[in-house]
Amino acid sequence: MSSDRITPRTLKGFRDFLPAAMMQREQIIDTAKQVYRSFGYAPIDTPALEYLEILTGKGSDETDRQMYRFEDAGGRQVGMRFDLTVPLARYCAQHINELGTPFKRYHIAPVWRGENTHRGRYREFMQCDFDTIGSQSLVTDIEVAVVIHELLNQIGISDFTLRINNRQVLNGLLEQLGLRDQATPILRALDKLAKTDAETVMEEMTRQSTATTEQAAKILSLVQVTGTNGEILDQLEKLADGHEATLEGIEALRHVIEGTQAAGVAQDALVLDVSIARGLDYYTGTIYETFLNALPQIGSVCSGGRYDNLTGVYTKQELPGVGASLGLDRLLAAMEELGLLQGHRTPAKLLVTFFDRDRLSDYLKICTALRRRGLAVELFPEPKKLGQQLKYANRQGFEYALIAGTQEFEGQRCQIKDLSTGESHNVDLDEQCEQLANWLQSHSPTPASEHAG
RNA sequence: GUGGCUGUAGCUUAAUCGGUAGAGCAUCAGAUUGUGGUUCUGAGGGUUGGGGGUUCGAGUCCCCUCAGCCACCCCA
Repeated sequence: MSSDRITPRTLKGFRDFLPAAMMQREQIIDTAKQVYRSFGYAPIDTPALEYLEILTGKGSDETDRQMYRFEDAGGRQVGMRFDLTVPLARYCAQHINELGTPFKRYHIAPVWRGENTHRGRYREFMQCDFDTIGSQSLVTDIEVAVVIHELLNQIGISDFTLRINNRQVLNGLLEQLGLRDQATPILRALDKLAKTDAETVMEEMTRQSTATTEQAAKILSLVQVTGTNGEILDQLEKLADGHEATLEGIEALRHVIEGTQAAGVAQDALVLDVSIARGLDYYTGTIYETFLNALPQIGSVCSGGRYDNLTGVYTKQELPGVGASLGLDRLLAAMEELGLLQGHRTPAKLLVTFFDRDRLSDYLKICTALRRRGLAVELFPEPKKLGQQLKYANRQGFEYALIAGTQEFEGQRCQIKDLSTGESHNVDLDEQCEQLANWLQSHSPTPASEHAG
């Protein structure tokens, strides 16, 4: 009999979340929502499953290969979304007449990619996208950088670098060298510059594309321009040699950098990096990548860019846009490694102990009154020994425990024990628990205890 | 998907040339029944990720498989 039992397990790259982990996830999601909303982005959602033809051929061959696909019970060829941008494109092509432009939306949802797993890389993971559709104004490019900056700050991360670049600059420089049609292999090689040395990159460039050694060297010299953002722009301008598209890209970068500074982003938090080339093929303007300074090797935790024509494959109407995506799971993996996570297991602030077995109705009444005043409270379900109840309260991460027995009820008060300090406070118990609620609300949450989930 | 490394109770881990698994933490229960996170005692929990093979005998050797990590690739 027992040998017939099924081993409980999850698929490679798919995970369960315990309450302590889920609390962290929800906290970041809530923060993202609040930041996106503060800029006027509105929520949307789309189905997890789409017709296969909607999804294929929109990213790269690689994303097609990684997509989960199957035939549904009705014989339809379907695929699971591998990002939120392609569904957004379909969504806009379908609804833009009802929406109008500029259309600002955020979308927080899981996506699926059947690729090999890694630290911070899963087959089911959550993306927190925000985009502005239908505007070519650089104001929207500026806003994306400001949102990313604000988002990470609100999450509680200050030690990060937001790197930006512009595809027009890269493409323009390649065009000057007559290598425009070699952009993909060259940019792919270039992208490895952060991981390896210039020689290796040059070698790959000449091997994977038609570029000569001289051309490869030129590209690297262009990309390795150093200095402050302003100095880099000035130097690039000279190197552009009057090439129109390149100069346009440089001007765009200048605007974005100046704009973000005007918006209050510290100068050193935004770095112009001509070597970042990544991002999906559909990016055409500004591109963004965000690295945690303490853990750059985990990759970008928030990336995005501008695209000229989101909906081209679905409709004649051209819709430009710009946006970025926070990689929630990668960020959490990084935060866990960096010890930035706290270990609360309960969303409730107060545990009402079931102390006197004859006073259940009083405890229930107190809980209801407090909840009606907006406090999250939990009643311990059994009249166990107080020590055990307090142990539970401590383990779950409650901030306070309410203790009330005959002595307290006779004096029309209760005992509130601060679980982080061990101190007890006597608080009056009126009919509607008004004083108690006020007491709890006026005592700011104690800093999270050290024990991490 | 390709190549490499790893896999012992919930977690961290011990086991000498192959001789049938030990511990710490955690959990649960107690220590003359109103106070936890720092004591003491006890208990549960492992067919050593799973399957097969070699052997008198395998956690230890071989093969397959699953999962994790690293590199490539790609990306959040």
